[in-house]
Amino acid sequence: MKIGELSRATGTNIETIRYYERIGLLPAPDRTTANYRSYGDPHRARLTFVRHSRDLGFTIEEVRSLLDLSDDPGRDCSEADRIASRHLAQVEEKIAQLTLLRDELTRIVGRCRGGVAADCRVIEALGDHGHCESAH
Amino acid sequence: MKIGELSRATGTNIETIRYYERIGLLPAPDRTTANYRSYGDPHRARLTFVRHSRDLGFTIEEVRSLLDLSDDPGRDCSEADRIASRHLAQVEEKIAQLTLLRDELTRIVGRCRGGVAADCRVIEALGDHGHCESAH
DNA sequence: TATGCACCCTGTAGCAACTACAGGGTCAAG
DNA sequence: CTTGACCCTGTAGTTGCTACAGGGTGCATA
Repeated sequence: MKIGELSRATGTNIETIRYYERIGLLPAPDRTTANYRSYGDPHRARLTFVRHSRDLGFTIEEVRSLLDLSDDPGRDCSEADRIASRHLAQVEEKIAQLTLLRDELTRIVGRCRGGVAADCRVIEALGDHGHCESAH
Repeated sequence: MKIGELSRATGTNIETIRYYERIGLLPAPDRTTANYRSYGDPHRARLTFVRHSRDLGFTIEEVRSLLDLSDDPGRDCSEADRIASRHLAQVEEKIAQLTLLRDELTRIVGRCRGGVAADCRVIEALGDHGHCESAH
């Protein structure tokens, strides 16, 4: 299949597919006589793997490691588990941070009673860290 | 005060302070005879405002708008409230997304029983979107 | 046969928000 | 007089794409 079809099949931007090839995440496919990229099912499977991993928030480098693992069926699976567990911990950390942030923002937004900027509690709160309840 | 002192006083990287000046977020300060930047209290207050806003996740452009508002005490405060409320909504959206992600990752990580990559449930799950419980 | 249109190619530049040099100048202490 | 901490400018790198510019290909239609 041509790049446009692969793009539609995987929900990946054409430019992104070429980008993945350039950085070595996807192998360079065969070309037609017109120099068009020609993909097969293994390419589609690999790209699906990449898209899925990226959707789950893995970095490109993590995806690279996971692909290496899946290319080498004899290798120990614990590395994949380690990568995924570490990523899970990062996501949980990020949720915790954002939750603190949300609470702080809720407090700040709730204080606005309208009026002019000189009396604005939102602007005051932003200028003065002392109002905050948690460190950030 | 010199840039290093301002850096320590606000917890901002020196390069970042110069960057903020370059993009017009902070005004260019006076210079000493040695061409060193020389800051006063208003600079420190402004940078504190910027740092605090950035810590709360506002974009540079949002910070710019908020600074404009605080520079013009007669203006209507509702714009600040609007910016903060919209940002709060984005943070809540992000938390919701990450929570779905966390659940999906938890399911994937939990399936690993060790062994070799060929049998790895983590790698299998990444390659096959069909295992997922929610769209992402 | 011409021509339009959708599709493909390469290569480079842009985005956010910094961060990290390279290659130099300044200044006070020992 | 030299060492070390600090400061300066300007440019390039980071992550993960996305958006052109400027061209070629292939098929259907007038």
